Amino acid sequence: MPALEPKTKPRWERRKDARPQELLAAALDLFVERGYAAARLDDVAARAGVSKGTLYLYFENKEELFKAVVRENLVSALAEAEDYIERSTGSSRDLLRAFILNWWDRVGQTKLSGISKLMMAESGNFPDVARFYHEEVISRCNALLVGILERGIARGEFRAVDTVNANLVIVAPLVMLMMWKHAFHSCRLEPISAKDYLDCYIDLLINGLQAKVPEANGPQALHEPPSNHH
Amino acid sequence: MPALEPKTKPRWERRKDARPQELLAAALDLFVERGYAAARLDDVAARAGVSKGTLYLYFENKEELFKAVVRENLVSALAEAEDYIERSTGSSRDLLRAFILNWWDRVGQTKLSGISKLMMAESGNFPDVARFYHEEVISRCNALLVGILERGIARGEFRAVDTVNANLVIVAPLVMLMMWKHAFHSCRLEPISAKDYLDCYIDLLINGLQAKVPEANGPQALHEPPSNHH
DNA sequence: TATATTGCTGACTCGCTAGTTAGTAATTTT
DNA sequence: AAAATTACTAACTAGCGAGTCAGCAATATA
Repeated sequence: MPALEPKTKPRWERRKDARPQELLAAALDLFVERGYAAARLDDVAARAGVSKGTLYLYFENKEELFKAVVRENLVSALAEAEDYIERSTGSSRDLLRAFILNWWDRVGQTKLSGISKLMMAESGNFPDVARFYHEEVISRCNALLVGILERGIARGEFRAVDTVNANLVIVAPLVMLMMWKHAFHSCRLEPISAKDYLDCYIDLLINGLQAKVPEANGPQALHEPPSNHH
Repeated sequence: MPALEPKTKPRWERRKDARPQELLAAALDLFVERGYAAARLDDVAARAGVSKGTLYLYFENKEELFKAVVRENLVSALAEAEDYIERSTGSSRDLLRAFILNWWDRVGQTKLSGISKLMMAESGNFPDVARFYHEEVISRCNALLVGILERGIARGEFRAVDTVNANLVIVAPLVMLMMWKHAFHSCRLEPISAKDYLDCYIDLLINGLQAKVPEANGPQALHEPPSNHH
């Protein structure tokens, strides 16, 4: 009978340093699974292996917990992307493709894609959270892409499209793919293949942006396999 | 004192025939404003000028009310679109453009666009509603667009793209525009101009789909000489 | 006018969840 | 070993919203 063992495990441990990260991970899971409003903090705490009271020791309330999740994951990824683009030197076409594929690898493919869906869905009911997310994520992401487009147009690689609207049109299929990963799961007979979808998307996009008719063209290297899909 | 007037208005009237439509209109409003889970049936009833009890005389529960809203609005619009496309005879490019603009007029521009957002957002939490919506709206809408693409490819007007994925890529900017109308309202400095957005989108799209030369062949090669800036 | 019918009301139950707090048990200090 | 500290728990509250139902008042019928 293990109950009588003298050196029995304590019912809980003090782990002040590890709690925040564990709570953030659990919160990300539950926000993505259920949405902002429907995610229960009891469940978040349980998944992190603590009680709800403990959660409130580390985070002021639901909203602050959510903001912390966004900062921990999306904002940091965005900062890296900003760096990468600043340092890039190749053709704008390659840069655009790399940005898309990289964003898919780092965000779309992961749980984080659920955050986009969540925000799109619930921004109306939580204006404070919406404002935060718009400033910290959406604006910065848009600025990034507009920058790439302007660069391409300035270099004569892209047609002179309306960059602000083109930006929105271009991110749309990416964001939608992220959202589809989390919606109508049980309905589709076979799930969307992210690889095929992105190939098709990039193909259409590059063709649509192409400045005039490029000269000769080698054999169709339609998609050099950028090695995502893990 | 009007209170003493003998022929005073009754506190309420019996209007059995008009109630369902009025409740459906109110329900559409509130589902769009708040989302599925957050829309309160008390509010729906109040907006329709009745009490919640009355709502339950006409609709079994929240889910059936929502389904009725979808049938009343989206399913009927879709049936008309199916008709229109079946009867069309012009070029596929014009047909595609007409479909997009018409869908925007009939759905995107109206409150109905809120339903797309709502379903995308909450399908995970309400699998029965999701299944219904997927069968009645999404599948049919996809079939429509795939039909147009196949028609264009068969006639040599479009490049031979992967129709299933191209379909998804192509609706994405439309759906996203519908969703943006309802998200991050208070955040954008100036709201997106639907006209400019759609112009930009159709322009990119038609360019992307264009069959390059009379002899139809695959898409352009993606790599190009690195130093050809203008 | 009197009686029957029924569309409608509003107060109720029940279950659920963000946030609170008094107290407890793990750890550290003496 | 005893005392002091504090990370953590569990049971609480307050409030909300879907769904119910006994009764009432508007209309139809006689």
